[in-house]
Amino acid sequence: MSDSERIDWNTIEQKWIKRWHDARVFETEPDESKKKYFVTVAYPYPNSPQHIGHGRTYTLADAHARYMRMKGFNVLFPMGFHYTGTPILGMSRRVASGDSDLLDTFHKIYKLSDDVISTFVEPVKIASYFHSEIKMGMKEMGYSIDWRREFTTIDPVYSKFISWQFRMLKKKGLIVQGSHPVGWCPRDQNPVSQHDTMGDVEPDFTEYTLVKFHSGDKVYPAATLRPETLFGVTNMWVNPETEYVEASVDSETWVLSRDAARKLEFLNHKVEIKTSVKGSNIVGSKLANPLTGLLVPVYPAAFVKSDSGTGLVMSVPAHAPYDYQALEELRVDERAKAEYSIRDVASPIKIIESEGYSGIPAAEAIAKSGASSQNDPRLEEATNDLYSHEFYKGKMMGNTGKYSGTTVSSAKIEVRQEIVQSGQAATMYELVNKPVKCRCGTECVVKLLSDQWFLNYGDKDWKAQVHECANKMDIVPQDIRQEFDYVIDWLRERACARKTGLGTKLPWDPEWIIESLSDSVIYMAYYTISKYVNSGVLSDSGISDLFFDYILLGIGSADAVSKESGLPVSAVEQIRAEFAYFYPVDSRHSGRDLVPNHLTFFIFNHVAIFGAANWPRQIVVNGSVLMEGKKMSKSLGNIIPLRTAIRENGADTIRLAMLVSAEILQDADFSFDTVRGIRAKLAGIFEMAARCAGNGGDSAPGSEDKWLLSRLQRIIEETTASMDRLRMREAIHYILYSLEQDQQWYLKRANAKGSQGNLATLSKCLEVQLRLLAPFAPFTSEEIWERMGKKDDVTSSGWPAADNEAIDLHAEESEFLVSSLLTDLQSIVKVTKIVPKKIAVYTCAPWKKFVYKAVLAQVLGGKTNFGEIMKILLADPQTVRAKTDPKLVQKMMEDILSSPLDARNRRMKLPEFSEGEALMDASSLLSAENNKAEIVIYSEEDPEKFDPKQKSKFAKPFKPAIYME
RNA sequence: GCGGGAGUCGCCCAGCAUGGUCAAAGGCGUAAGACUGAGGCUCUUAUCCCUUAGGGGUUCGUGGGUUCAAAUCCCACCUCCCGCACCA
Repeated sequence: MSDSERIDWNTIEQKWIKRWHDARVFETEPDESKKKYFVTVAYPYPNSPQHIGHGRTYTLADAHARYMRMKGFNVLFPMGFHYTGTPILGMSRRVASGDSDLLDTFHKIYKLSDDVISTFVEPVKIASYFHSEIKMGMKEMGYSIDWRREFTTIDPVYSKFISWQFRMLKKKGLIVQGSHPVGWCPRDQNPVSQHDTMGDVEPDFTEYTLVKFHSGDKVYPAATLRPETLFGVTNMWVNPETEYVEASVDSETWVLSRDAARKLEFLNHKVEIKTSVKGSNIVGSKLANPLTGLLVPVYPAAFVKSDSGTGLVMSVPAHAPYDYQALEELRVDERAKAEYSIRDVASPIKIIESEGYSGIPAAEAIAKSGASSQNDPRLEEATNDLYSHEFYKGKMMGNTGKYSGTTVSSAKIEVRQEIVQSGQAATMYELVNKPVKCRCGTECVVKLLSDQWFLNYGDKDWKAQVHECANKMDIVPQDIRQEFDYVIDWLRERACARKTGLGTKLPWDPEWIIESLSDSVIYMAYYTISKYVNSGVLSDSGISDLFFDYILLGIGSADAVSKESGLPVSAVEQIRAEFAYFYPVDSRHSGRDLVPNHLTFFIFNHVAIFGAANWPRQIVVNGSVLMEGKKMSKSLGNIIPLRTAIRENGADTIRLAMLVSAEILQDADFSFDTVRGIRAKLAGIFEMAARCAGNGGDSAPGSEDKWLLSRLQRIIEETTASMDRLRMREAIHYILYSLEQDQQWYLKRANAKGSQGNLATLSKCLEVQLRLLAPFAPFTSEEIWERMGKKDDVTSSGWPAADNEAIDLHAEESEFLVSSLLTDLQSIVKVTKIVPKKIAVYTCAPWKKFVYKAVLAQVLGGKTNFGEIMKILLADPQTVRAKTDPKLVQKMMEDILSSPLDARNRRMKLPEFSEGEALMDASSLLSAENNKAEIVIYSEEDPEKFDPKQKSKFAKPFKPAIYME
């Protein structure tokens, strides 16, 4: 059993969770004497337990909150729960109907008992169950949340808050009404989304142009995606076997398939079916093309399906592979021609030219695809290829009237506009991935919802302000900023209410419920209010817009609010002051999937409602989590519940493993190898603490102590710089790996001198490490901190600051010299395979140092021209000796250019550095690392030196010469 | 198509903003050694190629360019991933 397994992480965790709770350490009150910092993270939707993937965003936010707290800010980090929306409702229905997929998930993955599941027929029970499950997980993860401010989005006061928000937006003219299409279940009378369908398919539909061909006053509508090809229509297709109907549609008489008539009803047409007509009876008639007025014949075609479009298809053989193929097959089908007395089969009319197609494009596309019949699936491919090719590269030909010469992409829009406006065409929506079945088994359709309410994100002035806000905001990481700018420009009207689901009723039209991405955009403000709801000071009775106007905007007076609500004036003032203190949001964390929606809406709505002083300051976006390199999914069975992972590995381990595997925007790969490694590291820190607490093995501090303490300051500096940019992965590397590496070097040096290291130095290191680690591994840090006998907790010890006094360039240079000498020795041993018994090291002659310094000064000043530098050297008596060995100068330049910038600067600053002393101090290590060889150190100019192979003359500054035997 | 991102030494993944110990961190894997009754634990060392003196050669998607110096800057190209809506 290894040490890491011997530590009882869960007990330590429970102990600190209780302590934090009892001492109320994360309950944040306004405090005018301290700077506030308000961190929020997108609240969870409680329809499942949290898994590892969810943990990343919250852990990042928590580490951020803890870091800022240690930096001395009065940090507020609250949490709420998003009950609003439709998926929970859908789940509840599925429970009621005994959906075996869902029940299976509950039993096998979530391990729920039947008693619990049976309560789930009530949607709120699902939400509240997972709510408490998630909350426990958050506590177990050690999140530093002020739980007094917790709320759900169906709380009565929250509803009032949302009503206020919406009335506000409406007053500002940002909410508009219109109609829009949705996937729809005719039986449930509800919109359907992915969660509501069998097989979890998202209903996907496109907009067709419904072209009204006619014969007399009867309309024969044909649905098309390519209205611009109307000029090339040669005929129509009808399936002779299909049932068509004659129906009154709105005020016209239409002939179309029975299926299509039904679909039109959902698209808000008034449809009344009069008579049934067999397809074969339509074949042979002639219909007028509304755009060109030309009459085209109706031909029979088996490929026409009654439930696709209208059951009538306009045929453009020159540009549609299906049409071309069907036409060619008909041309040689004597039986069909005889049956429907078709004499001359029409010929394709080409109306679009595009690079790469010289003849009839459809024919060429078919040939290229290799398709050979109407039923060949490759025809589909050919269709898509040709369609997109012509859309992007095609031009309308001379036979298209005023559209001649325009691009296909614009002709498509213009033709459509022309015929729709003149009443010769209508719009039809059609599912492209049908059949889509609702979970109730009914086949879904597209429904046009009328009088839908939209948030008008397309509003120009609004957009301009949002850009202004976004430009001022700190977006972390910067890489994602462009994406925000793009989304801001691209957003237009967005439906903000729906007919079902949990949520707040639209205040002026209670048939509608406010949609869940619209009621979750300014709720961060609500955390300053919810505290008073939870404490019993505030309830929904008596409060109205007056209250929110005053608290959130400072409009009106406390007196008026008090009079209306019955709250004491002082309470009203206090709530107002609390909001004023904590707002604006200093940092908002979320996953990158929310960039194109929530995070951008968050900016939009803040800009609309609040003054610029309360606009959010920062957005932090993180990538998702992979499990052992793979996407997490039910089918792979690799979804690990967060609480299970905590129980098995410890919260701190999970926290670190989550943050260390990738930089913030990258996908983080969670792997158990990493977990194991992290756990061992943490156990190592426990061991170090035990060692520091022990009394054996102390020894006097040496030069390596100065070095380690100097390095410690560097690590503090670097870690702080990383944290300020929220580069947490990098920060953890410094804290866990760099620091440990330095400690190891230190111990190696000490051990070689026969000491075990100085306990004061090691303790100092450990203390700093624990403080740096506290935001990431709060349990471990607190526990060890306490075991070290510290009175206060590690959080209140503050974030360490680098101590400039402890930075020791001399010590840094010494160790640097020693370690590069070790590397040189190693490579000599490796190449020569000498087993060294005696090693002589020669430091360079003083004049070389002068030359080095002079060259270094030139290089640091940006001069790298050898001739010029040589001239300067020769002009100075101190360095004139360089003349005897120009090659050496060349070599020094190379040395300098290939040394790190901080080493160059350090050497420039170091007034006197004795390589001999440094090497003497480390001779024990040099020997220990080299077969316990005898180490002798000379100056190059020492007349008494031992130098059998004349190596000493190769000595250079910071690069002593070596002889070994 | 539009928009965004990525391509690094067996694999994963840093580095690129601010060009210079970058043959390129860390982890995994692999090899040897230590520990152990034995290890799947842990620790140490090695891990592009060549080299009997600290050296040299060739690498960071491909091809050019800028520079004393390029994984890093510029141009072109190839390949892959993600988003494109009313859904949390």
